[in-house]
Amino acid sequence: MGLTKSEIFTDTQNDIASFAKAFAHPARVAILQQLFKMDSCYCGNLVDEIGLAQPTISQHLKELRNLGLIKGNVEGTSVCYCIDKENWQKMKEVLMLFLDQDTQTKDECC
Amino acid sequence: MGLTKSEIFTDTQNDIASFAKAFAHPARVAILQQLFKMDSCYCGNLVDEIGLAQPTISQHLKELRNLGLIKGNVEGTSVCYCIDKENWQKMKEVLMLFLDQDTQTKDECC
DNA sequence: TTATTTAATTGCAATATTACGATTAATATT
DNA sequence: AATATTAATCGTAATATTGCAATTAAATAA
Repeated sequence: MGLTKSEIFTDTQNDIASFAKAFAHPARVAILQQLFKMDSCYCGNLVDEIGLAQPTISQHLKELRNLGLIKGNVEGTSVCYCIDKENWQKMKEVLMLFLDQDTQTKDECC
Repeated sequence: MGLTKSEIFTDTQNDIASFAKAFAHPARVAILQQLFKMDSCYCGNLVDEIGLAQPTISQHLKELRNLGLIKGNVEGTSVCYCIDKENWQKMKEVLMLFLDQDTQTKDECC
């Protein structure tokens, strides 16, 4: 079918999945790393750095923007992108809690 | 095209994306949470707990197994699944390093 | 006004993912 | 041996994702 039955899962489970989906493609990982590394974070820079076409990068940026992980600032014909630190922190809290489950449990069952 | 150009990305970027993909579906998030919560982690329990068909759960389990995050132990006709703590820890290190990037950088550019 | 530059959008092709019915495989039970 | 139980696999349908050429939109420069 190809359609996730999101209604049978909790909000938290869907949130974790949504955030994880942001990192589930190496291009988006690369984009985020660049945004953390660079001071100048123009869209064109990302196209140059990462070897993908401009529409492809633009599409990935849109997904990250929709999730709230980045924000874009229009400067003339250019757009300067950067990490939305506040939302990044929120996302981190949700994911960390999930990743840290192993510290709160005893030993293996099998 | 629908085909990720993994060859243009670094191993780390591809690793992060692969791990994130494991959590990029609420069913797999739910499975992992159950495995952490339960002592008895039989495949049938997961089918009952999560409202998806047995082949669907089996398929999700396979993906988690291929990534090394869980391991299954055959007990008669049943299979007992549990978290592979060692690999979970390794995965955590990779993802944490990525998520913690915000602590290592200065303020926003825009 | 007419380029030029930069990035978003549209349209489309190809591959990936999700889900499940039907079947199969393997073990246990009668 | 025949049946029951449990989970994997196969096949298939439907939706999602990835990628890019072509185009559009918006602002700047000539």
